[in-house]
Amino acid sequence: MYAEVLIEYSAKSIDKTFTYKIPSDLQNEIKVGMKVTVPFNNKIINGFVTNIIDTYKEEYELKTINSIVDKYLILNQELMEMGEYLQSKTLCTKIAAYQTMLPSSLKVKDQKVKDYSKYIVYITLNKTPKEVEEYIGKNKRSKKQIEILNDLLNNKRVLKNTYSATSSLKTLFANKIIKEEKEQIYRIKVEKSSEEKNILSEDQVNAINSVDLNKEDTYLLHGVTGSGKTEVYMQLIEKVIKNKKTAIMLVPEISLTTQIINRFYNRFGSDVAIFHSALSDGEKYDEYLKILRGEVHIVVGTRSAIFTPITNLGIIIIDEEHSDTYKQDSNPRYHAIDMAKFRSHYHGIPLVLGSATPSLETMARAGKGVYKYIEMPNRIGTSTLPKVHLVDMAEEMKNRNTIFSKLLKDKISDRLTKQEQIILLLNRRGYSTTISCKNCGYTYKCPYCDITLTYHKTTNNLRCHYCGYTIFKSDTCPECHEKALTDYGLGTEKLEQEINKLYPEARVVRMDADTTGTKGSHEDIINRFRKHEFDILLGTQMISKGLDFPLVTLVGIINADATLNIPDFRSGERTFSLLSQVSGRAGRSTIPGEVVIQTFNPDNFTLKCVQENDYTKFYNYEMNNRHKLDYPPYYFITSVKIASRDYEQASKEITKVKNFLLKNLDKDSIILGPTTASMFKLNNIYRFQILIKYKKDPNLNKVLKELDNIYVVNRNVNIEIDNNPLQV
DNA sequence: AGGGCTTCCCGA
DNA sequence: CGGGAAGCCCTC
Repeated sequence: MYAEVLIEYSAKSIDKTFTYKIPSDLQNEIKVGMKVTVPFNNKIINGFVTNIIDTYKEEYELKTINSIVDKYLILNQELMEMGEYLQSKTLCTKIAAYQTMLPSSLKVKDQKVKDYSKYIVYITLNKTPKEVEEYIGKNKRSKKQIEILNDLLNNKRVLKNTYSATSSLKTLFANKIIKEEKEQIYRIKVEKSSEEKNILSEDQVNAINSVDLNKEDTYLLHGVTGSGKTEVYMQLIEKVIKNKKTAIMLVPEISLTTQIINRFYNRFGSDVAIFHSALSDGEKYDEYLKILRGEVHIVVGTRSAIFTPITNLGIIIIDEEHSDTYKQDSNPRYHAIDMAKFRSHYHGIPLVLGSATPSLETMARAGKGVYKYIEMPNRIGTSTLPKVHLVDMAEEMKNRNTIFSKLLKDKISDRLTKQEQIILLLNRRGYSTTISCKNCGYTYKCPYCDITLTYHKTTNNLRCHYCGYTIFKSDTCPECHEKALTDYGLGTEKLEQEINKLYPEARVVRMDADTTGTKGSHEDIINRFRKHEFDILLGTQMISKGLDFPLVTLVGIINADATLNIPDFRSGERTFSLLSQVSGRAGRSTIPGEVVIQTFNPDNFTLKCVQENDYTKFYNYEMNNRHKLDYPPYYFITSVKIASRDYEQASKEITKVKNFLLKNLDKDSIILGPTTASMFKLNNIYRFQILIKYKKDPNLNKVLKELDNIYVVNRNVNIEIDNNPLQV
């Protein structure tokens, strides 16, 4: 027996299988989809079995598989096929595709196979009670030994750590009177609690009934914030489980959606496995085993949970489908919705995409009938959508209101006296945007990334938010040595300081990448805010997702222009979605909420749409823009980037790429560039970019593969191809 | 990927 | 002629 094995070097030049002999003692153990270790080029490294064959014409002496990495971790037939699909979609190496699909912690380090299983250890008697009595009778046994043995005679088995520190235990083991019994346990254990089900709204009933569970179809569930989408998901899943099938539900970021997880735990208890990157290695392993062993019917997780080996799938649900987190921003650049479609097709089951602000692509498909459209236009119960004020900051500046407009200031004071809570969004962390010299114009920039550094006052340093480069701020300008360094722009740190000045009595908490570094700190802040330990929560966009605080009646957007002015064709869409989300945080219960949006562009159409809470209006307007400029959803986009430490070489190669594409692509496809990529210099690597816009180009994938292959052997130049990139 | 082997260029 | 850097090729 022979196995075809992919070597775990994700290099294009060895992206093919190597054949190994299967040793006789592993003949029955080794399966397709398993990780093994093999000798390769005088080293033992990890490999992945893609095929098992009976005969092989041995042209030369084959080597033999060394060992199995973990006999439980196997990609099944469906997932193996999905891996091929993933590879063809993203042009990554085969091994990268399969590595992506197996949980990351289980990648083997240092060639050592680690057992992630957690056990409880018991001790039990190794002899008959009679023999034990005899043992006690002989010689003079220590008091402790007798105590342990009596305990065991009465209770059969006892937790080992009750006595673990005693030498008597050792003696009993040595004399083979007692033995160990291990029992595997899971780190995450939850109990069902009787969560009461509310009476469903008409919208909810309609939504649930609209989904045909026995057909492959993609649905868009378009429901305003507070319309009760989660309940719809749960009831759909209940129906699926009644049919003895299983479900995957994806959420954008688990740490931001603890409320949803808890609702699932309450309703379904131990029938749920969760899967996301914030789990520890051991937790991940346990959850994976639960799924693999068929002990759960539901998987709730982030992007990578779409690859979990749950069998007998009955439905896939993707909540907040417009979220950028569903697209992986490193290789392989896959989109979870694509992968979900593969599984939906494989099983012939529905895929439900839920959102209050669907991506334009999704909405356009729903509009054309490619997706089935389900609408939930009403909030549940009596809660109403908040009133939104747009404030012109240019006017406010005249009255020297630079950070807070009068309106926002007044409303904050008002809520503070009423003991209600406030959320403030500022989409930029740090203290100030940048520091410049008033005298000579010098600006701090990252030497590796060509990006202005952000000032952090608490640590008195400047940081690059891309590569992490950090430098201390000096008192004088490093260029002209004048004492003329001034900060420009506003970050969360400075905002916090300003609030403390203005409202010294308010209890303020800041949530951004700098205050949520450690595990659990995120939940901690949220929980304490919910318990009203704070009056004001301020933070970056991480405060926007799925949070439900009944006491929040005011949301302030400090600078709506920050996201609006990012040079990307999707910045309008992102702004609309972010601001709608955050606005949705206000007035979730009986007290109506209010939102104050501060901007220098009060006439901006996108902001007006947010104010009127009119998705359709925004959609029509933005679709018109996209149409005029040949952007998605009217055109597909693929980006091709060339990256190199050598500026000259990179710019030379990108021209070659352009010529190659011009020669080989369909005449109707638009090729833009080359230009410098948006992060032109990152970590000392220069990047140039070409954009391909196309409606239909059947040759595209083939051409891109050829192009990709050209750079297989070139070590100085890297090519990065991204289908449907999120950032352009 | 990474290491060994070949080739090629140039000079205290 | 020698040495070092750059390119080439192989790994079951």
